[in-house]
Amino acid sequence: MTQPAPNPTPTLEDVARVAGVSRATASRVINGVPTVDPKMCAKVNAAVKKTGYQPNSAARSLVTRKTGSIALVISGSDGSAEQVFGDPFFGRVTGGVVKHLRTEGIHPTLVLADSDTARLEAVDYVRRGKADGALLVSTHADDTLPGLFVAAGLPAVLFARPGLPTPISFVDLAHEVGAALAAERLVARGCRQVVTIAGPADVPAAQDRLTGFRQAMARHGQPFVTVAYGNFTMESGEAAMTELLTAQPALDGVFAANDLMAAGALRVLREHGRSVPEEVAVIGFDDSAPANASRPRLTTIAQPIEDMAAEMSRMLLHQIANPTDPPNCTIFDPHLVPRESA
Amino acid sequence: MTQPAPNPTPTLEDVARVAGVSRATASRVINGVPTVDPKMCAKVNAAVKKTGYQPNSAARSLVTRKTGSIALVISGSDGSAEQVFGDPFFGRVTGGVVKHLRTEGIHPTLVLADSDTARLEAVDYVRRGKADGALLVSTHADDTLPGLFVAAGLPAVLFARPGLPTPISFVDLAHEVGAALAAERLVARGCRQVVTIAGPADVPAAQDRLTGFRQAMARHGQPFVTVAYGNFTMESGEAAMTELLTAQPALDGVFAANDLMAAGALRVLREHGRSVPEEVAVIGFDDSAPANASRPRLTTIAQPIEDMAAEMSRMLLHQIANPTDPPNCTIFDPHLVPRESA
DNA sequence: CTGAAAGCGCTAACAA
DNA sequence: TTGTTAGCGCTTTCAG
Repeated sequence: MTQPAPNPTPTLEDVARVAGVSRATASRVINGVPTVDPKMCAKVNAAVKKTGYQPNSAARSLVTRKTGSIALVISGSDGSAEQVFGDPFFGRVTGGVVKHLRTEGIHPTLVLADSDTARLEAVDYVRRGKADGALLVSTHADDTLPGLFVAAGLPAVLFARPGLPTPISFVDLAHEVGAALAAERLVARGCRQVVTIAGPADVPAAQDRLTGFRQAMARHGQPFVTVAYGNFTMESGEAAMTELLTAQPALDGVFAANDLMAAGALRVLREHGRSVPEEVAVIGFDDSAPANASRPRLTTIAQPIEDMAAEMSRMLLHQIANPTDPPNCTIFDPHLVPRESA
Repeated sequence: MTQPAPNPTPTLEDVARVAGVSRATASRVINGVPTVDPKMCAKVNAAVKKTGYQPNSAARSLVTRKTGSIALVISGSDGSAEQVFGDPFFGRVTGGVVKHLRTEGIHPTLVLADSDTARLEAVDYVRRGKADGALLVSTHADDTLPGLFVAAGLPAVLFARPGLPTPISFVDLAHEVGAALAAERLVARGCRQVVTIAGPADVPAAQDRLTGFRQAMARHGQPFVTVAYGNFTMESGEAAMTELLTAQPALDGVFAANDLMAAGALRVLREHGRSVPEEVAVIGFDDSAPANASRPRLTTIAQPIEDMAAEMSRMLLHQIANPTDPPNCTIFDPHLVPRESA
């Protein structure tokens, strides 16, 4: 009498047979349904252990219509794919998401949406049921992706307020508050000739920082702040600083919209023989790695990116569980990290 | 006569009905089976467009036993979760993987395995059929994860040779070759008092770089190279450089096992009034962001991480398609990136 | 509290 | 070439 070879990947059927119960009961035990006789429970658990059973998630998803996975979509302009993963910002967002989601036993799938077709595919990805919802991180303001998800009625949460008005949940930072923190620090140090290096005009966050900074300086009696624009790179920070030094040679305080530009400013200041922070105080934004690597180390405004990412994940999970709830948002406060430059 | 409301998410059944064909034919068209009458083809495609049909991937996976997704597993020591995503190395690996996989229409799922239970869960993740295979990136040498995957008979490919001997496919860098490149550059510049800052002794790559460097220097008549150990951080690079300056004050060439330590060395050298590259030549390894941000900018050894990541992905896809093929490996050559420091 | 049976949406023999 | 049919492995009414 030859027995059939044991199935290489046991099914619920196998577990049920080994445990001597029905498939339904086995399923109940495995899914933790409370109304099951402890004895059957034990039998099933033993059978699970013995067989090394792992529920087939495709079969499960097919009936529950849930996958237990979510997409982390990085939406950028064409060809931005390359550098995205080199950016520590995305690293921190990713880290925060991964860290929070794992407590729920779920792992994010990385979807790059750096072209219009890729954006459509990202939507289809969750439409096909490969994920229950999406976490959206945009690199540019006029991103159409949030709109696509809303239109498709798919659960999604944004990191940062949508550039285009869209009824969608999001988390964001109170950028103006951060900028005000910087302004107050500069004023408190006694700076009377303050300038700022702003980010690109089409990035909402950059705008908020500039506006917030100007307003705060105005409150402290310095309504006219010279501004130079950069694009968040160190080189652009160097260029902007050079420009500012020409426009306002007596400057004694600089607020840059991010650390990289602040680092560039530091370098130019040194080349011009201006000591930091003695002659010129410098404040950055983001509290990224360069802030700590520069000399003097940068005083900067930190955003709780990991917390924001965790909250974003939480909101998405909530929305998946309660699809009819209206969108909502959470705004986080930044804080000042005092170091040597101001 | 009331028609039933149109299904919010159309199924293959709906498409078939709209097209006036059988479900099987619809399926064939959608999966590109060649032996289908072009007329039916057209009808089905029209129906797909009209209904906005998207194949349900759970249903599909259930029968094909393939998910069309792969796991990118980051295996580290307990609690290394945090900083992993801040490390540009992982960013580049991730970028390379994502970029290659997307050409196949597949997106990697990020799985963090920073504890023994997390490692087991990572294995279960693909055992449950949530992914067809795994890309493994380890942060430490004695990682048990590769062994777990091999034992489970699951497709997996490693980035970097396994620390523990394991019959598994992997890609790696010819670290010795890179170190030799650095040695030759230093020798060619006329350095006669060369020292090196090595990485941790338990990291195979660090060992290979040290060994390769020593051997190459020996070939060029400098068999005794003073070595100080660091742990790949800038601080440890500073400490090591300080130490070396004491041990061998007349040194005129430094090879550091990574850029961060080289940047630290640069800083200490400047503090000691040694000009780089005039008095001391410095070479780093990795060609990471700090290499370009330091002043002078670092001459360094670059690894084709993205290419390696792409190849790793390719190998995994191959292994998934041909499960019985034996493991194999591909070793990539680094190249020297000449900048200002040497 | 447990089991029998239906069916999630799809692909793949097999027949026609 | 096309249609019919039988599951893939699981959850979930519905009876008992």
